[in-house]
Amino acid sequence: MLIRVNGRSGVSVPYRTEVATLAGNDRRVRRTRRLLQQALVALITERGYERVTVQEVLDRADVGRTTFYAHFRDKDALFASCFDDLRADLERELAAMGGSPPDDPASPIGVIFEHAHRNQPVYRAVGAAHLHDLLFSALRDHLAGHGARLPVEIVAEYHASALVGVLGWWVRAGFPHGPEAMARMCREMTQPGVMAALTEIHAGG
Amino acid sequence: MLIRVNGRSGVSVPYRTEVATLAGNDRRVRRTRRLLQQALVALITERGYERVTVQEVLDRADVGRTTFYAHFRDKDALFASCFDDLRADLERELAAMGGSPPDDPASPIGVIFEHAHRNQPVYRAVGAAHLHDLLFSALRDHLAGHGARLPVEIVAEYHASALVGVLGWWVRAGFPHGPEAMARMCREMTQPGVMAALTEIHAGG
DNA sequence: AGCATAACCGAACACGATGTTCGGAAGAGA
DNA sequence: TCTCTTCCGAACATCGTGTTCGGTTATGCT
Repeated sequence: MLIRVNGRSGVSVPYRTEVATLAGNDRRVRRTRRLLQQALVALITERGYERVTVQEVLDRADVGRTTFYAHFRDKDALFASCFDDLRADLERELAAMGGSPPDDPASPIGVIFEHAHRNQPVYRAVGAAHLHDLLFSALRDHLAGHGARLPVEIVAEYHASALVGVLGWWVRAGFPHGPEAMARMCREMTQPGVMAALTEIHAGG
Repeated sequence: MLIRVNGRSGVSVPYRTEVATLAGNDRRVRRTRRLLQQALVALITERGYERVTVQEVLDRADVGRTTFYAHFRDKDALFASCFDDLRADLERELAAMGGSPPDDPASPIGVIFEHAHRNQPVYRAVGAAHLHDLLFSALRDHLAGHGARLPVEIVAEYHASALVGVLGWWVRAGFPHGPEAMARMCREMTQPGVMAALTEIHAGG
């Protein structure tokens, strides 16, 4: 299994990505990191994360073994670094979206699908598990303000998992619908459930 | 990333559990299998699947190395055999439940939570990923009969992932609510979403 | 109870992957 | 140009895996 860097199965560590402080302004450093990340992503989409060996990443990236371990503690750390960029991107876009109207708790969905569509290869590799935490906390914070009839954690868990699942299906199926259509359909399923979980004072919308 | 023997990340094999035909009526065979399964489940809950080594399972179960490989191809196979029993159980109970009324497509939920509650240690170990396929196909078949406004696959994926996610949360949180309460809350969230996804001809209920 | 046999055992092995160490080469920035 | 950081390959120790072997025990059957 994956491994679960920050996932749902046990060991959950904040987990800094790089091992030492190699000057990030040196062109060689940037080059090495980029090559390694690209190689890992490519190999994951071919064989799946578990089947990829460090040596294969090295060969594909044409980077020395010693160099790899100078940059990353192990394969997990490299993988996390790939995801870090993605995560930062998505968080920025979600934040930039600003507060959505309180009677539309489902509006971040569109941003998420757009982002996934724009970063297809990485999403393909990333697997669904990592997205969960991000969506979960986003949703929970989003719902926290509203008086809730059901525990907020459960509602957030329900729809975060649902979105991650559909997102994974979408990626695996090769993006059969456009991101707008996917977002619309998910909104149609999310909204009634969320509304039902909140108190009726907002339900009139 | 979790692991995923039959999960969402890539390698998905039907995957027969035992390697050779060791007579299942021999007491020694049953004993060995049981000891190995129990040891694995216990160790997974302690360290997580990835961190468990075959040698540790051997020591815990007090079973010889050679014997292990006479029974199971590798650690994954042993794990799958644990899950097989669970899966068979759940499938039997779901089937015994019979067809639920067509305007209540969410009724298997109670059975699932009861089952999880009754098999706490195994569910703790199993991780959410394996349940997904089972729930997905159950839901898809369940919905197939109804005229649907949204693609059935997407609706099934959405709510299957949601249920698996909440189930995992419930297990990780140590079963803070009873299975009936959990089932009721999930039903309240599932029903409106499913209803919204179906054509209005059944919506009146 | 006695026998044939199937299941068990430990020790040893080959293999593959991991992560580290070393001295030296080469590229970067100033 | 000069210095310092980064990169390199080769070799190494370590660990986990899955297999082979000859010998020991337990089981099912008569």
